[in-house]
Amino acid sequence: MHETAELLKEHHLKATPQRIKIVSMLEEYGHINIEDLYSHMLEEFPSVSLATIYKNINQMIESGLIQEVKIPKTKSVFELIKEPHLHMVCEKCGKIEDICIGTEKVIEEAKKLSGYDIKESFITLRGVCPECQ
Amino acid sequence: MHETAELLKEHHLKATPQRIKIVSMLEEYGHINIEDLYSHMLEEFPSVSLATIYKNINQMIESGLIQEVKIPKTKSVFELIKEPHLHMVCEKCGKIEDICIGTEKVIEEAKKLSGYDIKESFITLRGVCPECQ
DNA sequence: CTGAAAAAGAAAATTATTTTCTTTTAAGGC
DNA sequence: GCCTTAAAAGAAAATAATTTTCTTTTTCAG
Repeated sequence: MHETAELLKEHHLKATPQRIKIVSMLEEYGHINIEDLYSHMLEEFPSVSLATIYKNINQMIESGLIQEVKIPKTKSVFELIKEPHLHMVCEKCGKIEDICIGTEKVIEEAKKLSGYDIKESFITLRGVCPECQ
Repeated sequence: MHETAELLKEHHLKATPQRIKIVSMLEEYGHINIEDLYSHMLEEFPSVSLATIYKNINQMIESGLIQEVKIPKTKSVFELIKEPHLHMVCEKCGKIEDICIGTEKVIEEAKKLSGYDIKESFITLRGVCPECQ
């Protein structure tokens, strides 16, 4: 069995071909928006419905398999949930990449200044990637 | 003349009562979503159109007066543009606050690891505010 | 105070997302 | 492997969000 199918099962989602394709695309591309997801799905499943995409995306969010990433001035994309990371967005080519770096300093300082008990951080950095420089 | 009106003029926007109210609300609340903006506007301008709200918000974004802030699992809000800052969101009461802290460390490290030439950063921290703890 | 350009408001159009309903399918038990 | 059944897919309609179009009203420079 696909390991992708197992991933779905672990999240109590039936391993339908459409869901396997969605998860495979997330694995392949890392980040993808609804529109691109739909157009790629159409290649393999010519009669797939946009409602199926939305329903599956929402179920995958509810089950903790994926999450929405909101990026300024851009359509939201979705990604598989993994260890905490931040997002690098290239303003030239539009590429989105994940990087893992320590954010304790910022979080600690924010905590000190604001008094908040901080649970999560969402960091997006926009600039120009090495290939576009 | 209102200083709010002058702020609009500086951004080449005519100082209509509706725009003055929008900017005043942004000054008062700091962050506000379209829905709340509209319902407060209705109190003062019973015949205001939602299209007017959207058109003004978009013009204010284009002119560099305000910007959209996208927050995970929440409707977007808008804020007046000011010095760079990050956003604190209370997961209990929903409050959004700005804080200014240094982010050079994170940005420097991200630059080193990714090779990106970083131009902007967008940071949102979610947690529990002092009042809700 | 007047005219031109822009904005407001109303309504329609478009786009995005969700819901409903019927048919099809995945997968556990035999 | 074959049933059964709950869940998913697909189609279409419904709802929500946003934008556009068009006419009337208003701002504001001269």
